[in-house]
Amino acid sequence: MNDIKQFLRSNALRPTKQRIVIAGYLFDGTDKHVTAESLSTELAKRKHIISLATIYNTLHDFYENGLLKKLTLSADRVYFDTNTDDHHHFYSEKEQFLIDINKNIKVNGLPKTPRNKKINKIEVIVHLDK
Amino acid sequence: MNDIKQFLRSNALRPTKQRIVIAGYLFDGTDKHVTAESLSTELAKRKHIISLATIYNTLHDFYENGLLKKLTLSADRVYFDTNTDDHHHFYSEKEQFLIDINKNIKVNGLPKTPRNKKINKIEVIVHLDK
DNA sequence: TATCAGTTTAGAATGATTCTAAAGTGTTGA
DNA sequence: TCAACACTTTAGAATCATTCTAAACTGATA
Repeated sequence: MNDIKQFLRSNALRPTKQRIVIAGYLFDGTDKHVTAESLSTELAKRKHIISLATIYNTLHDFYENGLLKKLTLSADRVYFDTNTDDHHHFYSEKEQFLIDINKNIKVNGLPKTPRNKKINKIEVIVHLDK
Repeated sequence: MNDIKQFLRSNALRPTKQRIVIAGYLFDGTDKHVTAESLSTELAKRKHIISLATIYNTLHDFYENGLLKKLTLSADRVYFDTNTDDHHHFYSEKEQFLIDINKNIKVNGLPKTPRNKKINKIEVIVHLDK
């Protein structure tokens, strides 16, 4: 609890009740993939009712501070990943199936980066099923 | 024109006025990346007013028939790619910058595919900028 | 050329996300 | 401890890409 407060403060985030609850859930040591909706549902199960607007705000605040990764898997919702290490994913849109690939994946044969651009990240999505 | 009709027929698509116009634009020999909106705009410039609903329908019909690839680049719109070969992309969300990587990219070090699943496709997105 | 299944379309509906602006709350300095 | 204020939260409205609906339209077939 106090460590969560410190954790938030050290990321320039004021430790409000809501952020403490959300951080407590997200950063409990196990990797998680959440959407705004799924996070809201999980917190509700734990009797923590937080408005969706705040959930969106908080996910973005955490993301902006590098505490979450944003995943671009399908066009109809945004996923956030508590595993911020460089890693990739298996994904099945149909089954909403999503698991980390933590192994060291190597992408070989990339052409030159376009002039005046810099690579921000390389995302490998292994789509399962059709 | 008649080749377009044949082309559509050979893909089990009835060659309607609208589909002929859209196919004529999309499959003119140059690779294109479009969204429903951008396609609508391009056609309008050419004095072809086609309802957005039809544009969505047609893009999906073409996609379902393997004439287009669907790209999952950002969460706020769907891109379709007329290059249906196995390839990847450089992408800058900020600049809406999108170019093909046709070189033979190799992804090494993938772990075992999850039990009972099959790999549909491997998508590599090289995100530029931050 | 009549018929009918497949298409197109305007407009409504949907659903995730963002915005607004008003009320609430950490934080700071005295 | 407390006043004061910037930062947050929130309900509800707004936005925007996309899908749906149901009525009008049009290729294809005989």
